[in-house]
Amino acid sequence: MINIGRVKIKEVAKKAGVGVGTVSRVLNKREHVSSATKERVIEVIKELDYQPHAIARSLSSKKTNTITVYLLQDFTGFRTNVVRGIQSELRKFNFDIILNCLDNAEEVKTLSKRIQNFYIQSKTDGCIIISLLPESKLKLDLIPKNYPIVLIDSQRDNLSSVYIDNISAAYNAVNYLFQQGHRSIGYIMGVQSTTSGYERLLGVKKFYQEKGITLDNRFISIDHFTFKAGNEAMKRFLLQEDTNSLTAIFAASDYQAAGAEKALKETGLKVPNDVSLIGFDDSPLAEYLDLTTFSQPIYDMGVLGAKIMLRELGCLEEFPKMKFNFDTKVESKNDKMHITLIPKMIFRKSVKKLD
Amino acid sequence: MINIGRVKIKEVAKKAGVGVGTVSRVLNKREHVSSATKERVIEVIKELDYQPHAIARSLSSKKTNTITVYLLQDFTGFRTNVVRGIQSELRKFNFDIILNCLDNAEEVKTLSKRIQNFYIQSKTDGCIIISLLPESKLKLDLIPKNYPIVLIDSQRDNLSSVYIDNISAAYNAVNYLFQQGHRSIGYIMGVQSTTSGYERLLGVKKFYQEKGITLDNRFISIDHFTFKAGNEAMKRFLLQEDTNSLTAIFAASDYQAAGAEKALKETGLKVPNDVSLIGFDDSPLAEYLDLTTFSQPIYDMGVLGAKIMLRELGCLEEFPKMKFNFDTKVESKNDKMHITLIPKMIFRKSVKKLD
DNA sequence: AGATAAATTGGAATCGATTCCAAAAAACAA
DNA sequence: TTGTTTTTTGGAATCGATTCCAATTTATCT
Repeated sequence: MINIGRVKIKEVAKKAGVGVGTVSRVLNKREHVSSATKERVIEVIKELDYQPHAIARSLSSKKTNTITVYLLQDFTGFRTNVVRGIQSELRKFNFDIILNCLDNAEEVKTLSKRIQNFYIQSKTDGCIIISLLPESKLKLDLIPKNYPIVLIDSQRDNLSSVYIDNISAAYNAVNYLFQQGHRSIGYIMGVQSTTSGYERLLGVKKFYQEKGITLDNRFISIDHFTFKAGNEAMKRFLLQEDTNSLTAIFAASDYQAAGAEKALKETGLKVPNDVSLIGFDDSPLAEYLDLTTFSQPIYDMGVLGAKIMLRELGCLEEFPKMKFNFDTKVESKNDKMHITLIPKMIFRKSVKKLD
Repeated sequence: MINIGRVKIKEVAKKAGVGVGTVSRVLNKREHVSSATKERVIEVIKELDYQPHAIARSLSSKKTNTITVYLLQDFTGFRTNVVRGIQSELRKFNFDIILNCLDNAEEVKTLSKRIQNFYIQSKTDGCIIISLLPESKLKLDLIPKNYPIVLIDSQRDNLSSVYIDNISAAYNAVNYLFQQGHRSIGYIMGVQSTTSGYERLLGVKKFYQEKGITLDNRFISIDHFTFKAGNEAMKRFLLQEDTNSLTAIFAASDYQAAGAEKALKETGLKVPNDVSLIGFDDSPLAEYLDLTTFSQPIYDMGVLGAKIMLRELGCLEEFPKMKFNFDTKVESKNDKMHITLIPKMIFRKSVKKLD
């Protein structure tokens, strides 16, 4: 075994002619070191390329400088970019990320226990949970209050969170279609067990309630966010008697929208001339289809989540003021932060204005 | 601060009426513990829900049970699924993953130094690098040989790797188009600085060389793997004089293929009736377009990479025999393993047989 | 039974940092 | 100068496991 690096603090102390305590104080930027000594120590550290042993450091300081990121639901582009955002922010403070993908429902059920175990084993200083389903309950009594938890893409009263306002977004989508003259609209929504699926439908309903119109249930489909689901939903819509009155479709994902578009095309109907279409997510598919859709500040959600975490860990004094391209709402309650972002509509060529 | 868990080994020893050494031996399944004592200790461990302090454990055992995963290039669905595969395998052996996304070229340049630092700081026991570009050099002299490195989706002689045989795949694509009667084929390839970009073009060239035919350079485009690049390339092809002889296109990504399809559609040409089309990746777009393409065993690449890592760490005695849906080639040289997987062609409806 | 070998056990030393305490040095006051 | 306060410093104790060594117990052999 080659011995590369792995200098110890004792050797630094010896070479600099000081005690280990002094080297440690320099390393951790503690006061009570004369500037002459400090300089000398820094010199030796550089000379020997000394880097403190992270494990030993954690053991005595009781800080791991590591955060667990739990990635629930599927691990697609969306959530992936959240992780990159978290990473870029935490890196500035020398924090590492332990990634934990929980792929299936069985694994997700163990989440509370997993968090507790990581706490007990002192593996990380806190955790960020991405896309916790609304029905998943966290047993917070298992986890001490000084182990911070931040939610991204989901919401709970007693935890800090960064959240997408799906309700407003869906509301805006319907509202826009109405403004463009559409009155008979089909809704291809996502499974209600997902936060976004549940809430996007809620936004649609809210609009109808406010307008005092009743929703036509035959033109609502609730299914997965996939291409196939969108395709089948549209085919079902097209079988209805008065289907030709239908002038627009709002889908809860771009994939669903693409599936619908294909079903329309096969019946000889064109977007937007015959039927208008709105998707959700601003995925590459949307660009390909020239689809009007909603973009979410995915990367920034990660950055924000990380900032909240750093604040709860005491690494950030004040929460920094930030500017966004997105409408933002910041609330503070019981020392917990709740940031809500409203997705931005991306206008392309899939919606036609009716006279 | 609530004191949840955090029982120490001393307390377990006391309650079981044994020494700490004995508890440790039970925990680590060491020999020389009578079965009666072992049972009693296990009893107490369960009773107190004792879990060893991971940091303390690492300090004395010099093992972190943690692996760094470096994720280079863009962090899309492809690489993301590799991570899931790694995770699922490492979890079986109680290993955690520290994720390190290196987003830009500047960060990638620091890779060797980063690995070395992680080694010096004893943060992880080894690392897996996903999608290292061919031109990126690793300074292996910075890193001791007992710190294992495994490459996924790239290849170096002196390191273990799991690799996609892009050359064969591209070769097979062209071969298939020839078999279907196509003689004038356009190639929309990826940037040569990427492994896959470079090698897919190599596979194409290999086929022509073997057949003794010269490639028509006017119908080769080398650009990014994006929708836009594919679209522009196709438009360029369509401007050529004898463009109507062109009966097929092979694109190095589904996105490029989609871009090409759109350009064709706008000129009134249809896939596959007027022009045949093959993509690469088997992304959701390919399903939407009914595109013949290549699927890669992404998740399994992660699993394999993790298995190699475990073997190099001494956690696996023999490399397990595995069965795949994919053609596989396994080589061993200087104690390093090289696994090569050949992407599988997914036949859909974008290629027409010519008479 | 007595001698010897083997299995089991307790506990001190160790890993490499941080942190606290007391001692030494420096700064300041009278 | 001497006494007091403040700053700087070295090094022991600590974090919570593993591991090694010596002591003890148990098993095996004449």
